[in-house]
Amino acid sequence: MPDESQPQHDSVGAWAKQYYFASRALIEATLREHGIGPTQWYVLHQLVNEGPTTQRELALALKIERATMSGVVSTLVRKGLVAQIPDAADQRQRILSVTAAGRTLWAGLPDPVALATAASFEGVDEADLAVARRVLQAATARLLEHLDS
Amino acid sequence: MPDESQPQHDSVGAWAKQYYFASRALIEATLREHGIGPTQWYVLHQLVNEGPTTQRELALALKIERATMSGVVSTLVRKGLVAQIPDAADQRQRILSVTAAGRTLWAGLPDPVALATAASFEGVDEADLAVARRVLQAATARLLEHLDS
DNA sequence: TGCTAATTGTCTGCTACCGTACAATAATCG
DNA sequence: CGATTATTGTACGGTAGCAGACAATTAGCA
Repeated sequence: MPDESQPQHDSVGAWAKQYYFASRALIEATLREHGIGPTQWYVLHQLVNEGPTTQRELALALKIERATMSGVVSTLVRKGLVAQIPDAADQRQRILSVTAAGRTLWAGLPDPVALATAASFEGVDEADLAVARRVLQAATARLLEHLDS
Repeated sequence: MPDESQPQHDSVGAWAKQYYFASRALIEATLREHGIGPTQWYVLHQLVNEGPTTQRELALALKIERATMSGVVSTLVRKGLVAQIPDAADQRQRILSVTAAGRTLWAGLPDPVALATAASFEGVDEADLAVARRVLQAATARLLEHLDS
């Protein structure tokens, strides 16, 4: 989604969007030189830190659809970073784990989220951060409520 | 990009992302029943309110790449909502304008951005909104600065 | 046990975004 | 004027996301 139109350009919502795009750009730029995208990074992060899991669990943890996960996983498999093995107990499920190549890549990878957070908020007043967090949290809750009805 | 991993889950950045996704979902849901996407809506909005412009100007205004605009425009042309006419003066440029069908559709369209803003922030304390806006604006500036270097 | 859910992952089709490279066209400078 | 450079839109490949439909498989209930 592109930039806001004029009337909303100064709203918190518009700035949340601006901020999100900027942080996303930084994260993507950080990862691009390593040849992976943000979601691929999140998947590796999860697998490295939580151990092998099913695609279903991974999709739940990262809050993306099974169909999306399916695509991301096949990309990672194609790159040889992740192995996708059918579960012996339940033939429907595929268990994912990081390959040796995946671990090697991971070892040389920065944490793009930590970098972005540091660049964004280091040294900013804690009370202000708390207010911003509260406002965004409440707004998100109201939007989700609105989406249900 | 999916959800944050644990350590950052309570940060302003994480909530900005959550908020962005929720607002995007509401905007997309609002527009889906009319058969267009958010970016298509922004393009129509711009063309209706600013009159015919070149693709270049439109891409600048909406802060998206020429390549992206090219795709969005060809979708709108395919739907018969926008006309793409080569400029007589400069054969490189294509001038975009809303067709009659486009205006008819536009007349029946809600403003999804205004709806989302209202659902998000109506009745929220103005001082808090100002703080949140300031924090996000500053963070965005810091990120963009970081991206330049 | 056997038929009917429900679950899991995939496939197709769509939107949307970027980066790189390219052809066509215009502008500029020697 | 002619060669170089800049601009404009497009093509292609990659990433990421959703919705809906589907086959395979499992679970649950009559």
